[in-house]
Amino acid sequence: MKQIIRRTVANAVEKAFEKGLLPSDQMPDMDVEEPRHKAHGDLSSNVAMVSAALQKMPPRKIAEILVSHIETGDLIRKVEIAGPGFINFFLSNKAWQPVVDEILEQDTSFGSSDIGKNEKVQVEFVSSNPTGPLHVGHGRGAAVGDSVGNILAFAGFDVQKEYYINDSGRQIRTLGTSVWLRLLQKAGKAVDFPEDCYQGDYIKDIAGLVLEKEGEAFVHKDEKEAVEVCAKFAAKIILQGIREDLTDFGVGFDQWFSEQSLYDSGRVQKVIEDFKARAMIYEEDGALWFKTTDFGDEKNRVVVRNNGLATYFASDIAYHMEKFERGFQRVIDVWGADHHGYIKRINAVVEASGRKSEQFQVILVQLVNLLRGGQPFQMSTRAGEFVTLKEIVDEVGKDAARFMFLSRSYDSGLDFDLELAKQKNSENPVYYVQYVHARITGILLKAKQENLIQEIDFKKGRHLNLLDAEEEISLLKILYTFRENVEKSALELHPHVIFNYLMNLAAAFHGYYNRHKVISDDRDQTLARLSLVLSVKKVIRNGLTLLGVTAPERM
RNA sequence: GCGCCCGUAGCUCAGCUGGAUAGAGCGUCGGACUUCGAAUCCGUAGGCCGGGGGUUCGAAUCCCUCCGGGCGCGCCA
Repeated sequence: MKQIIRRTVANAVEKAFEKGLLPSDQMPDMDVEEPRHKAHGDLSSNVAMVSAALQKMPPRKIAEILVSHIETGDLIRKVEIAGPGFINFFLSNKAWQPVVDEILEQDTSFGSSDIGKNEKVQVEFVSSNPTGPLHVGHGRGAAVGDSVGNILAFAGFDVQKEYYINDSGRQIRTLGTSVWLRLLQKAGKAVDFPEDCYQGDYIKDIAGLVLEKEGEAFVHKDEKEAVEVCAKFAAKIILQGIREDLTDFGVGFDQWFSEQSLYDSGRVQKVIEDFKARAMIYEEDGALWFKTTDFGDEKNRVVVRNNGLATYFASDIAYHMEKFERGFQRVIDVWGADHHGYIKRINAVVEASGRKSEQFQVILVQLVNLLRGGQPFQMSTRAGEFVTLKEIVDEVGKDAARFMFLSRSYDSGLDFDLELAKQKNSENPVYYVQYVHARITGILLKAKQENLIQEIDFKKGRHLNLLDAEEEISLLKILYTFRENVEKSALELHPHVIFNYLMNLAAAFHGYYNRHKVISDDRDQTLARLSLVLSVKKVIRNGLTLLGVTAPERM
């Protein structure tokens, strides 16, 4: 509909120019928007205002000329000039009713578009170290990354979701040491367990498994070798657990990428050599430094320490180069907010390798505050007592957890109340939206029992013109905006746009439901309304799917 | 001290590529089920959009500055 208005306006500009009423036939970027107030019509254009400078005329004057060249008719009922020069369009019901057919025909693909033009985009998220289970913060990152990927794909981007496994470096050795020491303790040896080792009980469990597998003799093994065995074993088990937790959370990846593989293939070494040759990497105080300051960083960063060990930055350089070489036109990393200091560093790498900085984007996800019944939940990472993602999913369910994580912009901190997430009423947004889906299913079931359902012929005889109640028109309008909301969500990389949309649609439906009976003695009206609610059901499902939340038939 | 995010109704937050009279949920208070699912709805009240300056026909939105809160600022990850 907005397209039709745009075309109408463009035609008016052209005609007025031909008649010599306007000095220019140019049309700057204009908005066609739904006004806040009903008195301002169904759709409104600011074309007169944005053209004022170009046409060298006051906005209202331009508006008058344009309006005199716009014909009212079947769709456009009335055109008015208001305020500083808005052109307000009042549309007939006929303008909105066809969306029902569109939805029923396109079904699961309604709302999708091709604005992504098949651009290859990679979304990398979670990428937690395999040294412990995922916790709440990872959950928010997982929900955000997964949904952003879904939304981009729906908007026509060629998306790949990737998990980067930090399976190399010091923390893996620490993991090995932690398991080894616990193992010795289990075998009855009195050894100290240092504070900088991983404290969680899961380490003890893994130590038990190693002991079981390797046998008692393992205790006498050379420490260095033993630690290595423990590290490998533990990382494998933990990673497996991470995969399971993510699967239970509805998150899947197209690729799991190992950091260690970058070393094994010599990739890291090669990248360092290349940048050295280009003087982007230089030696100082026995260490190797990347000149990130050339690209706006505050200081240069160490790539290889003076003890010969590479920093994480080294493999991150290789990794991000590798991503682009795999053909991605855009690379999106989802990080916790505490990593924001890292952005400039990676950006420097991207620019140094000849890519545009816009090709690399970071989604910074702010922290999660866990509450129970309004009271802050104390967590001590030091003691290894953190609330895991698994615990959350087990307690409140996957759908409630995901919906809660996506309910707010990731730019803001999030209060996650476990009690609230378990409540089954409108305080808990997930039920509010899912209830729409279940409720409509109930209606359709009843219609089926009354043998009405097979009469919903989606091509003819449904009398969509009977959808003329105020609540029906506003429902139709909201259904119409689904696609543009998906597009906005994709362009801004903000899943909560979809969340807001669904809440909106749900509210409109519940209001409608409480005021109008779908099934009545009026057969024609019943059929029209059945196809309307069926459309709502499909759009709710499509939206929830983007967020990774199921749309239940019954609750 | 520097950097990133945030500051909008009592609470939690939308709205931010500038548009007309400021939005929702919860909480207050008052109503609606012999009816397709009350996990719902309807009504009511609540605001110097943190303060100040600037840009403009027009600012919650953009710029500057100050205040307040969160998170970072290692040859750690």
